[in-house]
Amino acid sequence: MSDTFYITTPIYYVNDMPHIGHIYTTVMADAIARYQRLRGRRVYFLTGTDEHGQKIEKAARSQGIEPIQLADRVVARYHDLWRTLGISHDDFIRTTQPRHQRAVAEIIARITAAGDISKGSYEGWYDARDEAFVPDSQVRDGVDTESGHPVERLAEPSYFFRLSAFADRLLDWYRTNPDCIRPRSRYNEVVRFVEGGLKDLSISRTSLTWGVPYPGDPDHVVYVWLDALTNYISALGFGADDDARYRDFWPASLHLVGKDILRFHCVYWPAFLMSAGLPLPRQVFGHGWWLQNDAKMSKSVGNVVRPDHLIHRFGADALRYFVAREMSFGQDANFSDEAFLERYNADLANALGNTASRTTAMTNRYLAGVVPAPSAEGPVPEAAAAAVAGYLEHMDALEPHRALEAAWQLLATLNGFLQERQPWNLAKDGDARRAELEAVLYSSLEGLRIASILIEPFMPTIAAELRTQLGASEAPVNLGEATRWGGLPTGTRLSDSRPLFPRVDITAYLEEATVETRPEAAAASPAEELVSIDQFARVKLKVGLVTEAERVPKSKKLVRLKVDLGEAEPRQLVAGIAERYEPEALVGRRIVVVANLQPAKLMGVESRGMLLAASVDGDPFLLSVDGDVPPGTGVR
RNA sequence: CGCGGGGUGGAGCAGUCCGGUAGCUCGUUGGGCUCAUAACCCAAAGGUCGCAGGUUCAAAUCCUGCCCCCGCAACCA
Repeated sequence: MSDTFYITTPIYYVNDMPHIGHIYTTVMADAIARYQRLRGRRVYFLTGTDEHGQKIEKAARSQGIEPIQLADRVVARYHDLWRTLGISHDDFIRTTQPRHQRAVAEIIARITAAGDISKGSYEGWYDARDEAFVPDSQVRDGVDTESGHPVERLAEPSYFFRLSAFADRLLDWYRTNPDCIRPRSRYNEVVRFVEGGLKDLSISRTSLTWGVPYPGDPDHVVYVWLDALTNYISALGFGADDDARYRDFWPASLHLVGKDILRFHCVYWPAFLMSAGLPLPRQVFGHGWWLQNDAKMSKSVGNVVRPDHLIHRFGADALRYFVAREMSFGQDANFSDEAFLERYNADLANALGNTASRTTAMTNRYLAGVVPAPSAEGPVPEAAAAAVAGYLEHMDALEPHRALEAAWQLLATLNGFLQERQPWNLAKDGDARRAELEAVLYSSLEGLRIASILIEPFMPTIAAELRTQLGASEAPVNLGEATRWGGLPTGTRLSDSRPLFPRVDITAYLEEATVETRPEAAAASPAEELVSIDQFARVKLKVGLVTEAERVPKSKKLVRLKVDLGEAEPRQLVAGIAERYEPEALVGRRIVVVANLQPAKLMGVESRGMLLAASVDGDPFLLSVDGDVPPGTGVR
């Protein structure tokens, strides 16, 4: 096994403030990096930011600053957050750094030399006002759904990477390295995708300027994926005069990514590397997503708690533990404050904190706070060895949630052991059972010390705090040695202990959080843009009588309506209400319609107006009219 | 046949790749303990592992078909 371990997170786009997804990837990468260091590997842990592209350029312009200034601001936020969370990265790459630009130029030179780049033209939807291409998925009826600007079909010159030529080589790579993509379900997904054939990939743009200049062609900048993915080698000094680190650490041991960008890491990136004649990463792991807690519940209860609140209130280690333990690595999971608080109380306050507390309290009271002579009493030494073995197995298999479960088994054994041997009764018997008392407490203290080593990668601060309380303040260097039984130094005095994780009253906390959350929500509304009465008058609202209604074939929620608006012909509208309303029940109803809305086509059916409905979490509730007013009556 | 994820005691989830006593946390009930953060320990109740077939000595796990739920996309004008 290699003695080096190179682990990366994706580089995060500076258009976005950090959120739970970024936190999750980075915390897990950190835990794995810390674990590998404790296993004696030379680790290089990289994270960073992706700073190029149209969105950044545009956002900066709208704020009246340079793109790099915008990037600097967001990068500062990331640095703060990673410091708060105790992230131990060795490097932070920014795609605007010269070392990155150099590496991009070098990899393009190699791919060009290999004959895998050709010049062609890229065709897509172009927004003339923003001077940018808009993704196909974002265009509807000739309009960019995000900006509302009209778009047109346009072609621009572009360099293309011959991705189509790499399908077979990629499939070979997958087949001969079945662990190169994990978990298994994601591996299958990627293989199926590649088996479906690959298209050549546009790797440059002339329509934007905020990017890495394309080598030898000043009209072009390098387009997103080739730019972004190359960060993994540019950070190591690829293409630099001194590339010692690159030679040491490449290929990466693990690219940790969210499942949404798995394809780019498992298809584009290895293809680029193959073309450039560079080694391929050993493994790409696509983890799942944190889903929001059930929207209805959180809104009505007002108990949405953001990660920064949790960090502030419960500490970074508690959040680190929660995300690592709660999510089966690779699966999706729900992020809710209830789940967090339950785990906090059960695992951290009770199982870990309270066990430490009772053990140190007894040592302080019965043994004057001095660590007794070593012994190996009861089931604890065996349980510790089993916990370590299970922990190692699961950590190596990238199952951190199960590794933590194994560690917690040790805590359960400790509690059972204390219950069984009852040191508080041994102490009552004085000298007669002094030796047994000491043996029981030594085993308990030592069991806790070993637990502190196992939690170290996940909760470095608390692990150190716990060891300090046990009188074993030395930081572990090697996990194998540190978890050997008998490492607790005899004769040391325990330091004063305080609860590692004070128990939380969940009900009270949620109420308190509600109070904190609500004023923010209230304060947000006055900031909403006000419209003048004239602006409002431009929207023509009319009463309409539904004369016909039928389901749009094959649609899930579209209904096609004919509505009498007092005009010569009934209007045809399409409305997304079929999930709550049967079309037949709509005929004869009086509804309110926006009469002067631009026509649009939905699933090929033209809609000339919009009916009004209250929207409760996306469910429509039609507005109706109180009385039989004639169709076409104006509404204001 | 759009892409993907999921259906396991009341709730939330492991376990499924590599078949072999169905496990964890929370909750419930009863008992115990009193060192500890109303914590800790023991016991109990509670499961047709979505449905139907198949393979097998043996299926939550493998194969086939189907049903349902959730994301994304399309269809909220």
